[in-house]
This record gives sequence, C-alpha cells and structure tokens, in this order.
Amino acid sequence: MPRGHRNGVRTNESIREAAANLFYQRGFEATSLRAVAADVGIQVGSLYNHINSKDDLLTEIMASIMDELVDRMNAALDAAGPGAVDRLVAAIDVHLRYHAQNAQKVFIGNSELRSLNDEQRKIVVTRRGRYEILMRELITSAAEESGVELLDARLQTYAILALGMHIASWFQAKSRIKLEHVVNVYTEVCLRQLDIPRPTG
Amino acid sequence: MPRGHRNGVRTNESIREAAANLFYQRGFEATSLRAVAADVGIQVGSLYNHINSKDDLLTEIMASIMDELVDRMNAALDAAGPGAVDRLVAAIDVHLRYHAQNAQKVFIGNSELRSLNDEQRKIVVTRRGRYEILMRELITSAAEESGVELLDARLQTYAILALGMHIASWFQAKSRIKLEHVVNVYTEVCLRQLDIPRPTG
DNA sequence: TTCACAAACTAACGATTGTTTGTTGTTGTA
DNA sequence: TACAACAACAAACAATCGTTAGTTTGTGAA
Repeated sequence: MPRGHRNGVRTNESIREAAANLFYQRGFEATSLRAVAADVGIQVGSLYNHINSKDDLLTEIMASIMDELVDRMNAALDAAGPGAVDRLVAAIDVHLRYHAQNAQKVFIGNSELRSLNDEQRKIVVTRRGRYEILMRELITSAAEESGVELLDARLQTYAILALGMHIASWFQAKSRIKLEHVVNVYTEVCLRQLDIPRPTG
Repeated sequence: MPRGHRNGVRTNESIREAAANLFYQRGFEATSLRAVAADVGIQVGSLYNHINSKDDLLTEIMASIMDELVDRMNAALDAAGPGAVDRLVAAIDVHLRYHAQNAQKVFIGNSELRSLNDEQRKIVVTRRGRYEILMRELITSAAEESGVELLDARLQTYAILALGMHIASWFQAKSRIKLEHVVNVYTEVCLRQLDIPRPTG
C-alpha cells in the first residue's frame, strides 16, 4: 500500500465498505479490526488514521443508513403529487426499494442496535421514531382522503415497516425475483390491508 | 451454590434462561460465559458440567425456538376445524402469539444465524423452510376455498411471516398494547391482503 | 456407614481483542 | 531542494476470551 496523502480518501471509503460487509456477514462483535484491515489491504494500526474507534465505525455506518433513507424519502415526497394516496404510494415505493437495495446495511441496523452505547443508540432510535411518525401520518392522511377508517394506525404502520425489515433479510439483487415485481405486489398488499383503493389515472 | 446432584436440573435450566437473556440483550459474541455463569451464580468452569460449548448452547436455544413453534402450530391445526380459512386463521393466531410471547428467543433466532457454523445453520434454515412451506400451503388452500386468486403466493406468505418477525422486535408483555388487540388487528391485516373474507359464523 | 457420582470450585492456558506508540516512507507545496 | 502533512508500518500493551485440568464437596443408593 502506498503511503502518501493521495490514497487517503480511497482508503477511508474502503474501510467503511469492508466493515459494513464484515459486520453483515459475521456481526459486529465477531468482526475483528484485523479482519477489516486485511480486507482493505493495510495493517490494523493504520485503521486509526481513519477511524476513532470500532464503536464509532459502527455508529457511523448505522447513522448513514437512516440518513440516506430519510433523504430519499423526502426527495420522493417532494416529487410526488399532492394527493395523499399518491404520496403514500410513493413513500411505500421508496421504503421497499431502499430496504431491498441496501439489505446488508439495513440488516446491520436491525441487529446491531444493542452493540451501541446508550448515547449512540438514542440517536439512532430517535431518527427511527421520526421515520415511523412520518409514515403513520402519510397513512392517516391517505385513509382520510379515501374516506376509510383505519383499524389501528400504529399497528397498520408497523405492518408496512415490517415488510421493509423482512425484505432486507432475504432480498438479493441477483435473485430470480425481480425487484419491480416485489414492489408491485407489496404495494398492493399494503393498500389492501389499509383498505385504500388505488388512485385512478 | 450447593454441590450435590439435586440442583443439576435447576442449574441446567437457569443456564439456558440466563444465556437466552444475555444473548438477546448483548448478542451472542458480546456475551461471555463468565457473564452467563455470574447470572446463574456459579463459576465459569462449572458451566461445562451442563454444556458442550458456547456454540452448542446457542444452537440448542435456536433449535428449541423452531421446535416449539412447529409443535404449537401442529397442535393448533389439529384442534382447528376442517375449513381451510379456519385453519389459516388458527395458524396466523399461533404465529403471531408465539412471536410476541417469545420475542427474545425469536430475535436471537433472527439475528444470530450467522454465529452458527455451516452444519448448525443448515439445520435451522431447513426447519424454517419447512415452516414457510406449511404456511404457504395453508394460504393457497384458503385462497382456493374462498375462490380468490393470489397475487404471489410466496410474497404474500412472506408478508405474514414479516409480521411475526417484526412483532418480536417490539412487543413487550407489560406494554400498554394488549396482545389480543394486536392479534385481532394483524389477523384482519393478513386476511385483507390475501383478499380472503372472514369465515361467517 | 461407605462410596461412586454429580456438580461445584480454583487456577491456569494460549489465543485474540481493541488500542497506542514510535518510526518510516510518500506526497504536494513552497 | 527542503519541509510539513499524511498515511502506512511494526511492535507491543493490558484485558478478556473459551476452554481444560485437577480438586473439593455434597447427595443418594447400597
């Protein structure tokens, strides 16, 4: 590995990539920094030119997941039409796609929460709470617009979030099951359980 | 701790209880056998009078989850009426209740699969596959009986399994949300997404 | 009362862990 | 060409890990 300051950025990215991969495959605690370093192609000690600690590395990865998801969600909602059902459909679309396409990171986010310290966990949990509330508001608005009554807004929101969590546990990009098909079916599943008819046109 | 052979059974159970608790709270890799022993109230070495290895302890706990679930499922199906929809509703009921009431163990089962070696993982994965197939058959039968066409049997089965996985990640027995309510709402959610009407009577 | 066994104990082992340190080489800039 | 800054290195650290070994103590059956 060359030593100068040109490869800093590349190394930095490589570390986070390799770490995410290993955390997914073996879990955070089971992954040694020596394994991360070996994947990058440097020595253990050299990692500390790019990270503060192993814990911070995990926190960084987990926080980036929620940030990316929320960013995409906001972008999709900005681009969506004014109709509440349309907005909900757009949100479900982003939710499912993101969880499928970032299955590894999402799985880390779901299974390694306990590896964070109280402070770090609070940060991540708070962001999740906001995401959940956003989704619930989209659902209640869509229900109102459609003139249907919800069984239980919270639980029916959970049912949609559950699909994302589950999809991340099995979806593989190279699978025979095409993402488009999954999104189509799951979107229909969501609307059915909410009793909301698809918007016409 | 008394030493004779009277406390053997109690200790054995205590170890598995304490281990399941700690594996849930901290994760398998982050849990030291010293912590397990401390919770039980014995020394580390003494554990090996009751376990083969740390790996085996995890395997045992994970296998027992699937076994219990399948047992309860079979019992419920035996007790259910002959109607395919009735049988599906009974299965969903067991599925949801078990995942809620055994949230800790189920979470371990979902997050620590990677901590098993190939052989052990294969065993657990195979049992899961059978469970999935059973659930899918119940769904297709119920759909046929109701005269409705499924969008995608596999994905719609996943949507139901997802509810169990998700419920295990948040349900707490002492919560304000009552299990009966959750089961009622989620059962309705499942039937709606399958487009299957509730059986009359 | 004797005795085998179950189940606890203490103590140690080699390996691995995250992290720190001091040093060396490379790069871009002045 | 000289000089910081950056990023790699090698080597060591204290701590902790799963596991094993040998020993001690209590129990229940003969």
